[in-house]
Amino acid sequence: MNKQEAFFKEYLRKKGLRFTPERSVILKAIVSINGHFDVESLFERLKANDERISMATIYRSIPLFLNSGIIKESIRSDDRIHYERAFGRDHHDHLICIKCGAIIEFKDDRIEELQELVCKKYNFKPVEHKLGIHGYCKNCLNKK
Amino acid sequence: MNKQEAFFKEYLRKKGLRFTPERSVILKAIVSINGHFDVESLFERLKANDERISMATIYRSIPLFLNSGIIKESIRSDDRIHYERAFGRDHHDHLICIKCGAIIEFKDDRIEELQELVCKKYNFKPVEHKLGIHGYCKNCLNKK
DNA sequence: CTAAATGCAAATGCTTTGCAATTCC
DNA sequence: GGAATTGCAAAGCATTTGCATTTAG
Repeated sequence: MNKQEAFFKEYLRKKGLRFTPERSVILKAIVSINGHFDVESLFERLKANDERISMATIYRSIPLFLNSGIIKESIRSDDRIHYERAFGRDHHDHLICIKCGAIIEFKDDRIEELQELVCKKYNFKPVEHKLGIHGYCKNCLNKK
Repeated sequence: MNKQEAFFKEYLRKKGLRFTPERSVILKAIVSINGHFDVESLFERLKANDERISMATIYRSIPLFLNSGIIKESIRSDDRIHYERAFGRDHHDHLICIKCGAIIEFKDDRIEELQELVCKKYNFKPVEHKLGIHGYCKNCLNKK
């Protein structure tokens, strides 16, 4: 049993919820995804693996993965909510290409620090933040 | 005729589109809103002013206001797209209270500069960015 | 004139939910 | 056993669209 499974089981136990085969399969799929995903792509991935889990079950499992910290909301595109694995990964921000859709992850400690300062200034207690820079990626700039 | 109206008319003219009474009324409403809004609240505001403009017309006008630069997408909450006036306003980022929903606008030039540096590093050409910090505002911290 | 715009109602598409059957603990 | 979970289909809701009618330019 890997770390995230133990972690998720513990979360469920504390909440009095169950670790079902479906949740196990969904968790494995989530962990196997490196980039961003939405419910649809998760469903397709499961179907490709001959797993017959309904959309309803996936939708119902998402809050569990969110609240447990296994995943977090990512950038939104095409009007769908996208997620990304959070467990065992560092925080990062995104460069999003508005032409090809490419997503580049980055982290800048100085930006993080400055955000802390801004929060202090406003007596605001930050919980999380999202920074997305939209523009043209290297490849798309060259093609133009 | 005020600046934004002239500006919007010019945009429409260039696109071969029309400046209709409906668009005029919607534009006035948008300009009168200081904070953030969504289609629903825009509709309610118009109704309060005895303006009978259909939701469909509002929805169809949004891309025009977006593309002309009169408004821009703001933070998203409650599954609805929120907008804010962009014309004649400086760029800013947001602190969003996850308890009471309060929104505090801020701008930090150093953060902006660091973002430029990040983009340079990745040969990325930024067009716009969104930074939202979610947490607890001053008031909600005191109440806890 | 005539292409664009409007209002209405129907359609769309993502997400949620009621319910009966199943299953984990 | 009994509450939690599942799948299915139906419902919800924000947003979009087809169409007949009106209207800006």
